[in-house]
Amino acid sequence: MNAENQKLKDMVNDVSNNYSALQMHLVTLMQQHQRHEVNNLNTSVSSRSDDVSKGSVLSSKSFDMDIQINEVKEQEASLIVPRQFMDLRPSGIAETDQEPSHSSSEERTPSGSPPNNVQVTSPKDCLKTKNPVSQLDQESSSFRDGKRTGREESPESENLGCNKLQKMNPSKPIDQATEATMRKARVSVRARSEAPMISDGCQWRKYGQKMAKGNPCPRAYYRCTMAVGCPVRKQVQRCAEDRTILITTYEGNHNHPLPPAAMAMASTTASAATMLLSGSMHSGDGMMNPNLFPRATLPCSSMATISASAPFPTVTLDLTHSPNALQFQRPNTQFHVSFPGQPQNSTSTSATQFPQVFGQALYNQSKFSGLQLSQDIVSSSQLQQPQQSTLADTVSAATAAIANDPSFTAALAAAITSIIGGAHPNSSSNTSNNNNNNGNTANSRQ
DNA sequence: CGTGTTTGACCAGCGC
DNA sequence: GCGCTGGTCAAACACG
Repeated sequence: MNAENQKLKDMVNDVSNNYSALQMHLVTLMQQHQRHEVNNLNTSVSSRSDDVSKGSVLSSKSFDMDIQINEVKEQEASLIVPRQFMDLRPSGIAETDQEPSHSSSEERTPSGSPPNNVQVTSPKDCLKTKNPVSQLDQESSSFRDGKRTGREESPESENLGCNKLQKMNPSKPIDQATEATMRKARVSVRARSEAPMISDGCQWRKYGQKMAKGNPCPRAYYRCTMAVGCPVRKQVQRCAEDRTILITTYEGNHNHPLPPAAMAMASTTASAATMLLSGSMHSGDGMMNPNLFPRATLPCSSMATISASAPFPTVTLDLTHSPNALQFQRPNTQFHVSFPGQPQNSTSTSATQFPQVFGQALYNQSKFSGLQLSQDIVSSSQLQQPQQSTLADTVSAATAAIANDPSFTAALAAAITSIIGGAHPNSSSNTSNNNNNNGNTANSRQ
């Protein structure tokens, strides 16, 4: 990967160098063209000046020519500058407008000698510090921040300019604080299921069980065991009022790669926690971001609530009051989906329904968020061929489609969570507790 | 024997 | 300070 990274950097450097050379050539050509035009104007003016006897007229003509030349230069500059903003190479060409030759020689300098990091403070200087990959790295790493992957995992990076400055900045404590807060944020799912625990693709180890106050059912504590030191934990407890309702509360973000089935939950907790925290910083009461969860007005209004009044800010997705119109029929395919919590399927969602329900829930969730991409995403979820392996593709497609729409991201997260609440009992990665009741049913369905 | 569960003990936070 | 509660630990135990 390092070698490939270096190759890519070299390629980008070559491209940027070629671009600089081309731009220099273009500037030279335009200047030559300019001089040519000025010469023509000079000759015409001089020829016309012969007809004018007064020298003051000649001087005024020359003044007009100077204005024309300046205008041409300005037009030239206006032609060049916008192109520079489209340049992938973040080198400070904007500064090269006045001294193109100087800057191009600078840009051709290989990235062997890193600049003084202390002096790299402004974004402009950051761009000036060359190395086209640095900004791309910056952008990609910040994009990856959502998943918290590999932001600091590139010590081999030679982008000592901006990236290193970022690392030198006191942003790490902020990240740690954010992570600590994210650790506090929780995503709670209420779903009807007779299984002892819903399956979410991860491996869990039970580390405790307590009798909670006011609930005759014990609360079980689970810890993610897919990687050593994974901070993700979850609590499973049955509702005191209705013991068919299973309440699963997730907390934290995984620090390891996840199987496709678990990606959904991971993205859910991360997105929901991010969404929650982004709103909870400014609101201490119950509902936040009413545009995102218009609880009382939309078809899936019973799905999600957000609470910051609890000791930990919590996103609660209540799937036990699913609306009646959850049968999703496409025009050409007689498609029927049982949704978790639906009366005729009040126990659990079968494994083969998993991706279907994902599409269903995503459709509903996006619809209830007033978003338009839902049909495309649902169409991409291979509703007609329910295979669990399509979930990752669906998530990828949906994630890519909604990358620029945070509200839709939240809707996707909630949709995924609603799937997880479906408690499909076929997963072998569950704890051994899940092998008792519905194992036969799960196998036959498989 | 390794892995996971059970369960009582322990600790910290909070309210009175 | 005391008691309650939620969360975690770890030794004992069960199981394949």
